[in-house]
Amino acid sequence: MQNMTEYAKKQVKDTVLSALGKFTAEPLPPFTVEVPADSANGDFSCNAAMICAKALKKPPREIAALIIENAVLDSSVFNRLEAAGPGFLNFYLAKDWYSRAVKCITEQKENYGRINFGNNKRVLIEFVSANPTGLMHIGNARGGALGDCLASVMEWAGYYVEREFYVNDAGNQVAKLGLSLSIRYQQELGKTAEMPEDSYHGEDIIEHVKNYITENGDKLLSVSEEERRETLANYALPLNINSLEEDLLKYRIKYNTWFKESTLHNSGAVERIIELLKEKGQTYEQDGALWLKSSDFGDEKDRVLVRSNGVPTYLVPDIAYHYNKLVERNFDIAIDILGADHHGYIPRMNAALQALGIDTARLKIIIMQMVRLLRGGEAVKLSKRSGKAITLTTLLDEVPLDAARFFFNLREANTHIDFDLDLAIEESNKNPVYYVQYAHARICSVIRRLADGGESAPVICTFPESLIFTEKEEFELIKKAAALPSEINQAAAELNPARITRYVQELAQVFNKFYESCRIKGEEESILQSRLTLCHAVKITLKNALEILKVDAPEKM
RNA sequence: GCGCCAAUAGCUCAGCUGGAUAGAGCAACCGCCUUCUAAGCGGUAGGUCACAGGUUCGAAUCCUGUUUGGCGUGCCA
Repeated sequence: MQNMTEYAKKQVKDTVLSALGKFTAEPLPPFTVEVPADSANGDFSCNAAMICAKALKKPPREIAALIIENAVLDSSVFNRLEAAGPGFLNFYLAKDWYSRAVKCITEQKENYGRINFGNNKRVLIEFVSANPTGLMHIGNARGGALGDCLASVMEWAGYYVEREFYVNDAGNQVAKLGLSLSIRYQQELGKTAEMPEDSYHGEDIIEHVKNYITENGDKLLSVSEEERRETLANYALPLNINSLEEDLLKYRIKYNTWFKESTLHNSGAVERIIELLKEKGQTYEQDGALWLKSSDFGDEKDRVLVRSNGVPTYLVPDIAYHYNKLVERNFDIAIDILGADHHGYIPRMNAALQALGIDTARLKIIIMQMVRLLRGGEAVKLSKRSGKAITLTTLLDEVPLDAARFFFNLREANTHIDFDLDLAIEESNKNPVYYVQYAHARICSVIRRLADGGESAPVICTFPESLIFTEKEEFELIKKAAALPSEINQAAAELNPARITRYVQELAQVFNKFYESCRIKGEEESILQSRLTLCHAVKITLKNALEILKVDAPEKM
């Protein structure tokens, strides 16, 4: 049995269904099985009696009594069943379940937590995708932590996952980059030129220009403006893309693919998608522009595909890109992680997919709320134009990597984050990540000192079938450790890696409580072995969960 | 104006898709190291779940309206 939590839940369901089946043939509404917050309310709890009240035309407590009367617990993992409160059915685990749960973890080792919920479906997760026209900011740091951890969660949940960075190396942004570089180039060489308001004012632009001049001199002064912009943009772009890649690697993010927008233009994919939409009758011309009938598919209005000047809008390569993901590369699911300022994009893209006859359920867009950067309590504007944004590299220089990754996955995507850099540096030692890592180091220390053979010997689970657990803290700890596969399942279903961050803290907490109240050293052999084996199981669980988050699990602290 | 997201302890957030006495972490206060890591544990205090209605056995959770905040609302991306 891979997942003792689900195993127990299934037994609850089966028990209830077969008990109910003895006195009704009615189809029953779906009911749920939960782990109550307070274990005084049982180890597993079922709301069937309350849910079925209406269908069976009986009060919940009466139904509960009937179920209990007819329930057969022999040969199940439970030894007790009670009705409580408004009609809950509370199931209590027999001790055997706990030993089996521990054994289940120690047998699966580094694979404990892997499930096949995803059925090997192919998932492409696109995240960060920062413009290669400048440096990454704090929002990208959040998107990176979120996307990368979500990808891990999906992998553990049994999906085939690829990580992808979409490189906007074409279009307006790049033109603006060329313009900014050209002006800085001329300024650097003593010419007077004004930077327009909407160009890139960051230091990195000046750096590029200086480097270019050092390497290639002033020969671009004598070429056309157009050629100067193009040459400089072609010089800076690959450098920027490289540094994006390096910075993200430092952040422990490795992509399968760096997908360049320019390939969609060069291959004719952009043209083809326009033709395809035309063929399907989803476009029309007006005011000299080509429009997509997106309002037919729930968008608030129609969108321009090709401007009256003949240049396609960003929407066309984006549609072509998603067509590439879902049709040409045939991923079952594409996940995009976007900042909240792009939320208006969702109905647009969904409309485009419908126009192409693609099931919109295959595109899942996660909207990530903004990170507000604070300094001394004051909000700092995130602006590439001013060049004053805190970059990802600055962040990583100041805040330990584990702390940063953990911090950004502490909260769900849909919450605003205030990020106070000064406070983050000062408080990185108080980051909950250390609480979790400390618990892991503590377990390792216990194991080192108590396992047979001294320092480096592995724990030997001598007789896993005869493990003895007697204390409340042991039971709580085992239940929590046994919940990892279910947590991963939930996290994947909700596309919510923050669930794992939360879980790992809870597990560390329950372990610390166990550690305080249950001694190991000096106990009689059967207890000592049982608790040591439990420690071993918790170590595996913590390490695996931290691996999903790509946070270190140190042996010593 | 319209649309999306939110509002829960002093602060930052959970609340398992409608369940049992609304929970954590910081911050504050009080205790616990002769014994496996005190980066830990126990305890105290802190709440009109923004407001008003509605739905039902039962609402922080679902519906409607109001207020407040963030973000959108380009032939920018």
